Amino acid sequence: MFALVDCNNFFVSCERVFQPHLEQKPTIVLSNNDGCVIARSNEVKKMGIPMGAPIHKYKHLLKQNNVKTFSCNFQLYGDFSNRVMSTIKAFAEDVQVYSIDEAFINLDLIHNVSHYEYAVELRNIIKQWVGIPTSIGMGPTKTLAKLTNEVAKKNEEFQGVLNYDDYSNKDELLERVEVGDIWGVGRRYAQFLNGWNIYNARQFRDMSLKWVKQNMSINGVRTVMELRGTACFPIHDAPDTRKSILTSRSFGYSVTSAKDMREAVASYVCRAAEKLREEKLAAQYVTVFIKTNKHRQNQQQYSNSYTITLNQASIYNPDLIDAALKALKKIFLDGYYYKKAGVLLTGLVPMNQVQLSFLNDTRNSDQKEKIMHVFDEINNNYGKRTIRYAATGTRKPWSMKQDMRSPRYTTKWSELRRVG
DNA sequence: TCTGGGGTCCTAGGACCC
DNA sequence: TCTGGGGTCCTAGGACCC
Repeated sequence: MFALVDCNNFFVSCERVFQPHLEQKPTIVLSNNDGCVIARSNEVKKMGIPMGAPIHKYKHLLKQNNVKTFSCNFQLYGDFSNRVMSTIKAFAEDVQVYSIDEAFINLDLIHNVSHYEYAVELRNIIKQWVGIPTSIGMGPTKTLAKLTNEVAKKNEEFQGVLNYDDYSNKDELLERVEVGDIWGVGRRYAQFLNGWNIYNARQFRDMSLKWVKQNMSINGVRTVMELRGTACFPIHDAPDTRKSILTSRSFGYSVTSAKDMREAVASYVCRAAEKLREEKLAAQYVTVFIKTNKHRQNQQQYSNSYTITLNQASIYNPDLIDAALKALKKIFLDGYYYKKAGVLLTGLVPMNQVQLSFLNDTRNSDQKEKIMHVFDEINNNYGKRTIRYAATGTRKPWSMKQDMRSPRYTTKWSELRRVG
C-alpha cells in the first residue's frame, strides 16, 4: 500500500503562513518574470483561471476580484518543502520525495494503527508543525494513491484523507476522476481518449491492453495496470543518478547584443556548475541554446543549440565557461531579439571517477577541485556571488523581473519577520 | 508591455555494420 | 517476376511529470 501526501496549493500556502490574513482570500503566485500563473488558491481556481495562464490575459479578472499576487519565492518554498518532508520522515521509515510538494509513503511498514487513522494524524501534525495544509490519498498502487488523493482534495466531504481500500464502490470512485487527471495521462492523450469517448478513469481502466499499447506505448499500459491494482511502479523507482542539469531563463527584456548574451550564458553555466558540484558530479558535455520569443509573430524567429565535448569531464568553472562561450559563438546571430537562453550539462559522472585524458592541460584536476571548493565555500558562507567570474557581468540588464516577491522569511537574516 | 523552469522516458527512423 | 535478415547506435520529436 502507498500513501501520497500532497500539499494543497503549495506556493500559495507558503505565502499564507506568514500572511495569515490571506486565508480565504483569492491569491496567486507567478512564474519567473511574473509571466504566468503557477499556483492558485481555491478561490482563484473557482474563477476559472487555469494553471499556467498568462497573466496579461487575466489582468482585468484579477483586479476585479482583488486577487493578491506574488512573484515566486523559491527560497521560501524550498525551505517549507524541507520542513514538510522532514516531518513526514519523522513518522514514516520508507518515503520517496516525489516533488517539491509531494511524497509517497510505503504503508506496508506502518503497523498497530489503521492506515486511515495514521493519515489523519499525519495530516494534522504537518498542519500544526509547519502550517501547510495537505491531502493524503492511499491505494495499492501509486497511480491509485494519486487518484484517491485527487478525489480527497476536490471533495470536502473527505476532509483531505481517503483510502481506496476503504471505499466500497470502486467504479464510482474512478468515475469521479477525469481521464486527463490520471497520473501519466497528459493533455494530448486526454484529448485523444475523449475522441474515443473515454472520459473518466473507470472507462480507461477497462480498455484492452492491446489497444492501449498500440496507441499510448508501454507507459499507457502501465497506467492501466496500475488502475486495475497491479503495481508497476515500486516505491523507489527514481534512479538516484541524474542525467542532466539545466539552467535556463527567459530574459526580463529582449537581448540583442552578443555581449549581453555572453554574460547571461556565462551566468547560467556557473549556476549549473554549482548544482553539479553540490551533487559531486562532473560534466562531459556542455550544450547552449538560445531562442527568440515564439509569441511575437511579427518578429523574425530563430532558435539553435550547440554542444561542446570536453577533453575530460569537468567541474571547473573556467573550463565550463570557456566551452559554453565557444558553443554560443557557433550559434549566435546578430539582428534577432532573443528571449531565452539556457545551458545544459550532460554526460554526468561522479567527480571521483573522471576518466583522465591524454590531453590534460597544465593545471591538474586536484588543483581545480580545490579551487572550486574554496570558491563554493566563500559563496556559501558569505552569500551568493560574493566572488564571481567577470564573464558573468555586473549590470545584468537582461535579468528577470520579480516585482512582487515576498521576503525570504526563513532563509535570509535581513528578511526575518520582526515582532513587536 | 506581458506567455516558467527543470526534469525523464519512449519511439521512429536513419546510418551503419556484417 | 524478382530486391535478406539481424543488429547497434544516434537523434529528433513527442509525450509525460511537477
